[in-house]
Amino acid sequence: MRSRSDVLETAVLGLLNESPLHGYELRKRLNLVLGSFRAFSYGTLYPALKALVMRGLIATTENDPPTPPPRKGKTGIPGRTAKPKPIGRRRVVYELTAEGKEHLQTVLATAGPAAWEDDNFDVRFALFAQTDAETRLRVLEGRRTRLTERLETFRQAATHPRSRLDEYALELQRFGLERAEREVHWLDSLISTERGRAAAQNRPSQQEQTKKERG
Amino acid sequence: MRSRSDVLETAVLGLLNESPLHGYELRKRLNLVLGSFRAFSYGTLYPALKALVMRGLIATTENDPPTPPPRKGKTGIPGRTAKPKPIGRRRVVYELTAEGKEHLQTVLATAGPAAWEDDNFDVRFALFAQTDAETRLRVLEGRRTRLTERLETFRQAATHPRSRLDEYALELQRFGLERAEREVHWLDSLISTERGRAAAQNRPSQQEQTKKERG
DNA sequence: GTTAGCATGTAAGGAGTTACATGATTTT
DNA sequence: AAAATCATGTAACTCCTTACATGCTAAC
Repeated sequence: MRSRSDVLETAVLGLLNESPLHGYELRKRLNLVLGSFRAFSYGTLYPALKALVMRGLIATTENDPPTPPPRKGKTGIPGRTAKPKPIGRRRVVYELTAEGKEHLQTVLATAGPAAWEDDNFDVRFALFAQTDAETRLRVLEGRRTRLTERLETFRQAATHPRSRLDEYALELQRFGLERAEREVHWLDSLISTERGRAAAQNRPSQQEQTKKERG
Repeated sequence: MRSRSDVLETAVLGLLNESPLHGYELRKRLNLVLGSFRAFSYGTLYPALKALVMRGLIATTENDPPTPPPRKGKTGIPGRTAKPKPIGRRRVVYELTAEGKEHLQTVLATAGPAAWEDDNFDVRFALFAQTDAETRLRVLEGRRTRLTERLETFRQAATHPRSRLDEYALELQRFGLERAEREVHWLDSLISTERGRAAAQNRPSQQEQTKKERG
């Protein structure tokens, strides 16, 4: 039983499933994809990669040709250079093993609290392109339920004020509530989009099919 | 030099400055005031209180009369009860020391990155009622600058896409940007409110003052 | 009388950061 | 020649959570 917060693990496996990468590049992609929500340092990433290798989910491919990039200008004096081309410095490229792919599929197929709690939702969403439509829908709905529950709790705390909050604390609260409400709206629109897709997929009946054939 | 993330410390001092409290109650208030942004467990709070006591910033007032609450019904058979009223269980009440008050004032008077970075901003804002107007304004402005900087970086990453993001990763990014933009708007309205107040305070000229005297 | 909530604490450990250490390559 | 950026890693430390341990008090 893994600890519920495998954010980094899932993110790494997800990105490596798109294409093999070395650590440095992986980190940049990670922090781009997870965006403003989360950022990891090398001190976190490298040990995590090590652990994944030890668990057999990813493997290293040492020193691939480090892409002698299509240079402009003097592309590298041809002939007589002495050194036997020591081009490219050490780079450890990681890719998924078969086991890793399998594990990732299992993770991406689960639609439980582990998928929609605060910590994990962002990563799971970022990897939706690799997730099947039904799971996407269930994760979105789970997240929505979770958020509305929380909104309910907070609204009750606001109407039943067991201890008065001052002006600024209240404003902070109000802003937090509004933010959560916006996320619910966002989820609503995503959910309806997904439902539309699911419907279109389940009903590629006469018309659709003939259209496709003609197109 | 304290580590930059004294969120809990600041929050505790701020709440205790409003009124002395015992740990259990303190935690509830903490998680109410910091709202959806942050929540602390007892395993965090109690050791932190211990540390603050050791640093001389707060002091314990053992076993104050534990508020025999105004009961309905049989309020407690009067006369002949044997036990010498062992009412009220152990409760450790904390309050600020003079040193603690001083320290809090110093903290609340600083308007640097430590006040407006993600981690700290919420707490500092929640304690704005105890912060002077000028500092409030500078903290809000600092936060605003910080956020717009970040927005700039992200927008550039979006227009200069060094690596294509798929549909869902893009949508996540878009949502994150929108959220940050909303926070900027929120800050704008807060800033203009604060400026209004500062102006009103700097110019409590004839009319204002006579009003006050009459009120 | 037993469940739920009040109340205080400790121990172990997870998750991540910062700072350090090292060095190659590219750009200015 | 210097500065920036690429690239990989480790060690120490911080912050916080979970799970445990304990016991009171109120309500049903």
